[in-house]
Amino acid sequence: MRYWLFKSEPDTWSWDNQVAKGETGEEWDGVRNYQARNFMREMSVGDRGFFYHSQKTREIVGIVEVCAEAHPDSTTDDDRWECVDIKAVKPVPNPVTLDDIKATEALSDMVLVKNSRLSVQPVTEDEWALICKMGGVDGV
DNA sequence: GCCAACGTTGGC
DNA sequence: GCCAACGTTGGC
Repeated sequence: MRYWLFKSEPDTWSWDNQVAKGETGEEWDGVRNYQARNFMREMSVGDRGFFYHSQKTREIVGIVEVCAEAHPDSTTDDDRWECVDIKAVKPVPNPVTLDDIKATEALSDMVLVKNSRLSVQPVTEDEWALICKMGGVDGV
């Protein structure tokens, strides 16, 4: 099992939107970046990820699970772009903010800090465990 | 709302 | 194949 981070502007697609989709989940479409696409190709069903709100609030608000492996992005005819489906698993009771992450030495190498523009990112097992602890959520 | 950082595009 | 120009993203 691997861990990831999915970034979204809440004005476009928020955690609440994701929760509303329930067990069915939703395509993580609209990604037009090769690095992000390549990470999605590496994902397996059952992999977990953080759901991060960019821009205004800048915090990890929930945990999601990959429920379909990479497939063509239905929002474009361009066959270069693929996406996975993800479903909401549970909210993070104490959302972990970007400031919190930056203030934590053990998280200073996170992609979120180093390359804030990448919309789909890998998260290490250690980072996953620590952020879950900070957020007051059982990540298992 | 501004601006820096980054990725992509297209001309050469 | 290089590099300048451009568009987009996201933190501040």
